[in-house]
Amino acid sequence: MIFSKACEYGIRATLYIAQKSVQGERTGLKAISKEIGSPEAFTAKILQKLVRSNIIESTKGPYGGFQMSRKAIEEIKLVQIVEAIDGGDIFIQCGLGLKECSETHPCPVHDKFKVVRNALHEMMNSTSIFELSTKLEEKSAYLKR
Amino acid sequence: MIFSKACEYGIRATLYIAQKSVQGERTGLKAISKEIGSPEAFTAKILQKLVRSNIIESTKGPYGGFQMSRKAIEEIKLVQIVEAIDGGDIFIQCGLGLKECSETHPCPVHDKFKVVRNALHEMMNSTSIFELSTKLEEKSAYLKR
DNA sequence: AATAAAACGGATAATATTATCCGAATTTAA
DNA sequence: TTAAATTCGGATAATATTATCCGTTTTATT
Repeated sequence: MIFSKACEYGIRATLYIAQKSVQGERTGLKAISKEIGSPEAFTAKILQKLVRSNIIESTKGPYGGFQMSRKAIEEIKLVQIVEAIDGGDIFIQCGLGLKECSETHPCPVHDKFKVVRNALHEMMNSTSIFELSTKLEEKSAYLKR
Repeated sequence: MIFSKACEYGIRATLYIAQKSVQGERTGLKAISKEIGSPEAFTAKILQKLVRSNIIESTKGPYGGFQMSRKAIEEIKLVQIVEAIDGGDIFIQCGLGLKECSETHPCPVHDKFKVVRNALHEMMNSTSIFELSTKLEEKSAYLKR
């Protein structure tokens, strides 16, 4: 897998929370993990990390749950979720795992791999949560199965 | 990491073996793991897998070791090493981990992710071992550090 | 003030990946 | 034919990732 399971769940959870927030609703752990098909307790850990990274917001107590501000929904990009959970290494790391792979000391796939890695970074850095949650709202995309 | 550590070692080992084979030499586990900077015993397991996948050949006994045929060096592509070690899932799988992500039931990043995933597949499917081992021979690329 | 619903945080467990160890089988050479 | 060098294969260990459990804290409602 390109991203860790934690990261996959994190992105799916964020998109669901965003969709609900756009609808003016707050949503809780139970609903989230049910809707995205993820284990509840594990998802809770990931949501905590997203809160600490200021990607989502949480409210404790009855009628509490998770939400996103309109600003966050519009401005936060996919890349930020990946960086918050998996770290940004994926977008920099050598394809063959070399520590010091660079222009001056490249691995054999450096040039070709860089193109793909940059394409991934560019794609994720230009895709907002809003853009993706809109697809959910239109039911032209899904978060489960 | 995009690929597992096993896969990274596997690609690096294959390229080193190819380089040596082009030079008309056979090389052994010790030299390989030293030259690519990988743990010996773990590398042995990976080499065995590559032998069973007909990517490299092995010879037992003194003066034994691993080698590649000229044909294999020219015809085998990077993608085959990845498939032998990590399986081909990376090139098919949904970016958000959905089991049934497809054109008719897409995840929100399906279209955009597919482009990048296909670029990776295309790149690896069109890059031969020969092309990469040549860079090693020219010392314009490295397998360690 | 008491109760209940929710997120939070720490500890632990289960599983997958990475790594090591060691004896067996094979082959070459003395 | 014995010894040594090598790959092979099975068992085990170490580490990272994924997952669960349970008590604590916060907050809204009664």
